[in-house]
Amino acid sequence: MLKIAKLTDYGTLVMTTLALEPAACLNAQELAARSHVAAPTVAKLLKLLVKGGLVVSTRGTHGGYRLARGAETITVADVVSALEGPIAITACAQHGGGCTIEGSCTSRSNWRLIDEAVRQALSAVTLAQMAAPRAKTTRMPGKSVPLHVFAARE
Amino acid sequence: MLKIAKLTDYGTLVMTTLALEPAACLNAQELAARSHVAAPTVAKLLKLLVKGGLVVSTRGTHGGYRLARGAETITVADVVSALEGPIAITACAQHGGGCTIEGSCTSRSNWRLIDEAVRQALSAVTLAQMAAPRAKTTRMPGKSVPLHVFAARE
DNA sequence: ATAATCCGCACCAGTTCGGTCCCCTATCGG
DNA sequence: CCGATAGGGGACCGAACTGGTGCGGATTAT
Ligand code: FES
Ligand code: FES
Repeated sequence: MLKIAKLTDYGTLVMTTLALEPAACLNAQELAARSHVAAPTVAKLLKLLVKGGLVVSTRGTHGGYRLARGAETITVADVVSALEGPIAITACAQHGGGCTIEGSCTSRSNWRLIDEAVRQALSAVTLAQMAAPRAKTTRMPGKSVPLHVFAARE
Repeated sequence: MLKIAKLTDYGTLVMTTLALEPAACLNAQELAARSHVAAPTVAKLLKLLVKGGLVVSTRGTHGGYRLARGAETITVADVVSALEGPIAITACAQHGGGCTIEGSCTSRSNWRLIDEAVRQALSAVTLAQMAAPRAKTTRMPGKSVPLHVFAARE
């Protein structure tokens, strides 16, 4: 289903929760309560996010988590990468993926372009935008071609 | 990993193989040979593609498969939809997805926008473009913002 | 010292994915 | 009319991954 893991969805939720309180040091339980995600899951997510360098942790009593950078400089692509590894929509875009027919695959290079487009789509949205309560749910009428890499075709 | 199933990758490969011979009626074994995909897998894929209305089948001796429409009118989004169901990058973007915190989720509407962007990215590439042997591997220098839905922010 | 809190890893159940197999139906050639 | 060819619809299985839980250890404020 072209799915992003549900964990990642929760992850962004936690991140936006964190983004609403940039200064405070929130512990895992507090974050779980605010984001309405199960506490153990939040803990697991935060560990991964720390490892990914998106949040910084403070240990000990009154410890907790803060965003490593400003919410405007963190994109959902960052969050996804931290939680699910490098963004690669095709399993065998990277070499060594275990695909037995790499040599004869004619469309691998084209897939990589789509890959790039998706990556850009995810990179275009920052945490600050995700945290904004009301999104523009009405789609813009003007058509535009997101896949500019193919714009030069004829 | 934001992954597309490997089956889908194979599917596009088969479709492009089919697109190279628009008139002929190729059977499953022939397609397997040309695309270098395991024969049973190809058969399974073709069944799904037929059900999705992307290819038409001819039964009986000398039967086989043809594209249902011109290669220029079939997008990879069509292929993905046929093989993996509706494109939804977030598991709980659709209601009833089993997410326990739908009510309090603040970012669901924003995810849907990203969803839309990804869908457009996939819709922008046709089979004909995938079949083209040489893709423009050099990224275009000009920057552009694929996620136009967020363009109106301030 | 004690309590609070994060850290790392191991572990489990459920689901999904890739792949294979079998039998039925439809069509063509003789 | 009959048999060979080829697709159609499933069931089926092993492997891998996912979401989720648990526990012992390290770190810090009081
Ligand atoms: S490289 Fe694996 S299918 Fe194209
Ligand atoms: S709706 Fe499930 S996490 Fe947002």
